Amino acid sequence: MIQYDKELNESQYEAVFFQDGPCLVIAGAGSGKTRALVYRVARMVEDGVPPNNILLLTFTRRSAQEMLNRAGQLIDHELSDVSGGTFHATANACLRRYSHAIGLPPNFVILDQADMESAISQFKPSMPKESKVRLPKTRTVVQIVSKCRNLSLNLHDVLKKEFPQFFPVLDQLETIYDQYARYKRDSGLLDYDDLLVMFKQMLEENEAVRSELSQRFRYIMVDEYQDTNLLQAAIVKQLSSVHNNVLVVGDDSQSIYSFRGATFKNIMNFPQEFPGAKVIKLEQNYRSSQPILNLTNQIISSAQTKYTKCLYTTRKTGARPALVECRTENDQSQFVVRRIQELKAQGLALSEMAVLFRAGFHSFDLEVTLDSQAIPFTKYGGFKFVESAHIKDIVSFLRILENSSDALSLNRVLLMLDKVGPKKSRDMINFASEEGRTWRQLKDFPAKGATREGLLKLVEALETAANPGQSLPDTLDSLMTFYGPVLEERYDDFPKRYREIEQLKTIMTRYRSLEHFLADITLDPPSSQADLMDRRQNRANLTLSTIHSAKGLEWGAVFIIWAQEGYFPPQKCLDNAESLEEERRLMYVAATRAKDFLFITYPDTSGHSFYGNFGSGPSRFVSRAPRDILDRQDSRGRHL
DNA sequence: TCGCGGTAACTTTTT
DNA sequence: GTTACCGCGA
Repeated sequence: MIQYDKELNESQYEAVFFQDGPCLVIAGAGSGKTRALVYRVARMVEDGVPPNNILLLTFTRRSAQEMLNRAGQLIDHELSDVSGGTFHATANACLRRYSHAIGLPPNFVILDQADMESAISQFKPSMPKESKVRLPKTRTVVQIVSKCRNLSLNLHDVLKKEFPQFFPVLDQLETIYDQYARYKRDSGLLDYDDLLVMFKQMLEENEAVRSELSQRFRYIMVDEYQDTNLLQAAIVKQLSSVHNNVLVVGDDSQSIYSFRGATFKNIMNFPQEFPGAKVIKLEQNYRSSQPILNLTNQIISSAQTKYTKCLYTTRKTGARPALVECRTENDQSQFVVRRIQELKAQGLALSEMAVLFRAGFHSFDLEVTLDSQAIPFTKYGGFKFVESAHIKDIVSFLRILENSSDALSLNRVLLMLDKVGPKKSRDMINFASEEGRTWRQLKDFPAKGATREGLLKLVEALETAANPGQSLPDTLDSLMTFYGPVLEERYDDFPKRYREIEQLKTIMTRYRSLEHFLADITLDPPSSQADLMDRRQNRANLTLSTIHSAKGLEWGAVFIIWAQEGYFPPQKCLDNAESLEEERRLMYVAATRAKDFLFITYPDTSGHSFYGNFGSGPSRFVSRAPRDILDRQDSRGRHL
């Protein structure tokens, strides 16, 4: 039996035993919110709630899985029936299940950001060169389109709010927007935003589906509620419409995803949206020592948040956090490595240490230094394995097999052929999408010479790969008969890429259906290189992570590097009060990951960089902290 | 219409 | 150090 009263504090206990109706748990950093959720799931199952009536919405699938594992251990049996995962993954599952009810092809393909970019770039007209106005970069167009969807606004309003410089090309953007929407519809494609938009629409417009799902998910819990957007809040509302049993957990001080439409207003408005909601605050911090809390309280004190929390701890003593001035970037890397070695010598495991940074590329120099000292690390965030060209190529083949109308993937594949560019590819796709045809009929496409030869080889490889009754790795092997030569011709470093494709093959062995594999690779891609290999191996590693990917985690010792004006906060956020606030919260999230040791470092390099001038000196979020809260050192350990 | 070689511009963060 | 875009020759 679980001894709830001994293992939880009073507020946690209250949340765990909250029964029916809406409830908002405001949980400060390190206050054991995960613990509360885990115990609540366990408690409900013990009380006889069928596990498949529980829905646990989290930020990553990994955190859902971890929570369910822990809950399962508490009650000593597996909780595989609890539905848990991200909003996007849940939307995906439900949309496929009810696709017939809303006229959606059941084998739709999900586009990631890069796919969205290549789709949209097809519709970007080339502007006359003497034209003064220029279209935004493809990447920016994608951002704008995505903002429209996530905020439920039209182009005009989004431009007005965030991109006024592009007003002159509003008309062109409208055209791109419409063409993109039609393209997706015709090709059976859904991007990340469509998953949420269509899920919401389905719930709002289809009474039968709504009540069926709402009855199935009788108890809904949402983690990290401060990082949900309006669509997600509407989905929660619809899903709970029958029973109103919804418990959300969040911390408005840790809201760091507004760039993708998240708003802490969701957490602020929860009591209005769900009248009668109970509000519980978790304020005791179990993670950090008092000296670290002193600094984090200082960082967040000047922020404008509404749910004031007062974090306290019983761990009164500990090392004072340090702000370390380094001469150069490499000096910074050397400092971090020295300290890591010292801490390790004192008995702190590498797995209990992390280096955090604002953007993926900030750790490049450090990675080299760590390699030279043979310190094993695992990096999270930044560039992903599945974003590399050769993996995207492979995925494109597979998507065609799954959904033959996927014009985006077909295009990518056709461009591999010799003498085939955008124009010919378009002709071929048009040919193949005529009534009664698919890519199989490309055999009859009027082409000659090398083009025809290549086309035949491609169709043949696809046909072999499409043979039913093969395992997924077999399918991949068939495709490699065509793609292998392409790879070798295109890339000098093809042996390395071959090896990565082999890794992909290993991942594929875990899947029985192509549909699941494709959904997972886009909705839950491996978050680190080491994620692909043996997980036990990197359990002992040092962690390198973007702050965004470090959400919810904790370590004994934390280093925050590049805490320099211009980098953190980044130059381009400086003129916008709202995004500056978000940067501050980001620093807060980073600093509150630390249990015992916290080092904040910055190189004292000034001004010179390829792109624009930077201010220099330490980040404004920490530079004003008094010395008794934040120690000042140089990279040699001398106090300043 | 494709493919090559030059040059300009550019880098948050993630589902 | 890299990628995206332009103009040219084939």
